[in-house]
Amino acid sequence: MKDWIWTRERKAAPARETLSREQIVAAAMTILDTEGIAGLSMRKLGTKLAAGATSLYWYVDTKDDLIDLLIDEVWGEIDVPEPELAGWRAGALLFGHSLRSAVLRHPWLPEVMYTRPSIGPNAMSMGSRGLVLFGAAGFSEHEIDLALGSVMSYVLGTVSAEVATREMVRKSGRSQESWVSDILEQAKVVAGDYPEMQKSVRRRTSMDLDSGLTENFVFGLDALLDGLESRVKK
Amino acid sequence: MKDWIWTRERKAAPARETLSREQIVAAAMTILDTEGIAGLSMRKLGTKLAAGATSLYWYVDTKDDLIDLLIDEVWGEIDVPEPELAGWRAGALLFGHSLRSAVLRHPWLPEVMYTRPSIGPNAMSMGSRGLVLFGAAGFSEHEIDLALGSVMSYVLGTVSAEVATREMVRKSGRSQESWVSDILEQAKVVAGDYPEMQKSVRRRTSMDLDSGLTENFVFGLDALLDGLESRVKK
DNA sequence: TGACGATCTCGTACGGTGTGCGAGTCCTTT
DNA sequence: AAAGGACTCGCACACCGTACGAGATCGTCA
Repeated sequence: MKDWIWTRERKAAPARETLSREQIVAAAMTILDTEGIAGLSMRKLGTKLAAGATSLYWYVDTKDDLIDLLIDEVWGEIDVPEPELAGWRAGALLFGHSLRSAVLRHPWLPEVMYTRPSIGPNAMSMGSRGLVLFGAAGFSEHEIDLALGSVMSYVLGTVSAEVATREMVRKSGRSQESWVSDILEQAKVVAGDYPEMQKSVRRRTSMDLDSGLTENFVFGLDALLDGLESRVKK
Repeated sequence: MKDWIWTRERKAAPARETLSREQIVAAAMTILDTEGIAGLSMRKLGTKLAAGATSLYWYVDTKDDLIDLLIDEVWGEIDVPEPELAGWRAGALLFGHSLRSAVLRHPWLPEVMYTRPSIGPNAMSMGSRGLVLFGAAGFSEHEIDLALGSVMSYVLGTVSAEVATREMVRKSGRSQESWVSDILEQAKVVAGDYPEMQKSVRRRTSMDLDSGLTENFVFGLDALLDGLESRVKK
């Protein structure tokens, strides 16, 4: 059995000024947030910490392990309200928004999240609090798992798509408007024969990207919560 | 403006027996489906086609462009029923299942899907047919976009998570049961203090992975469609 | 004080990656 | 026969993750 990063601790206090896992994680996080996954290499991270690239391997077995730590760091930013505060429905809404904004702050997450299990301490804490929240809604035990999973999947799916378009704008290095109109022009060429698509595209261009994405998110989340609410056993 | 792959065509009939974009895409697809994204390199793909790696660059500008083609290929496998056949609700359910099973057939998709815009011809066709289907439900024009987007995000989010666990089992090279129990044992160590998590974990282990994942998918999709249905303007 | 072992750093090297470039080969058209 | 387009591909470059082992620095104990 592999020994996981989560259960490996520093043996004793460092003898002298050294690197630390926290330091490495923090530096890697700022690289990821500003340059994306493709911008993170061990050599670059080493340089940023004024250290040799391979020094990092004392604190982390592989780059993938480092990314596991970074992902769990994000889960740690999400807050899941206690059900006593405002009840399940409002709590779930808040949870959804918190999850969304965390991913928007760390847009590299969707690209890596689906390639590894999330079993770090923060993921566990978040999951546990989510179960408590959804448990208060009156679902059966089994439905608690299903409902929480649905909401998380919806939120992560929506925000992944959202982040994808935001990131593509950013990477293009151009203004939102100019990028959108470029893509849409292209889409028009390819989709000339699809009038519904053209109409939808025209609808979208007529509104602000930011507020459109937010509205999209809220609309679906509300609908999903409606559907879940009606499943609570009376 | 970048010239997109979608609008670049072969000028004339090939002079002699040559490679072709279709051939390359097909070979790359089987590599992706069997070995995943990490298994696809231009050199390996070249070898598979009995060609030099750099020969491929005649047909495709970059590896990313090739992946764009592959993604659009997947969108081409999804069928979106006409609303006349069974109405919106049944059609949306069918669409969801079709989307899910396509991703299950091509488990590499979530890892790359969120890094680029889907504006290929098949994506356009799928989107257009989706709009037609949801248009028949009685939504306002604006709500059509929102509702379709929500369903797609939910389905892709759910199936991405699903594929992630399935792939991790596969890559571990061990039996489903042994992998699951390993992960759960680890989770237990990390999450000792979270009784709700432990209970949830125990619930999950007591059931078949396959049917559990399917039930999860259907439960949330049904709830979402319920919520959407109640939003149709009367 | 001196020696030992643990902790930590890092230069070098290996085998991989995507792909730019330019030379070379084939086939059609004039 | 000559020209020119269509296509193939070997070489080279810069970059990647990381295994390995030599070295540096420390606390501890004889």
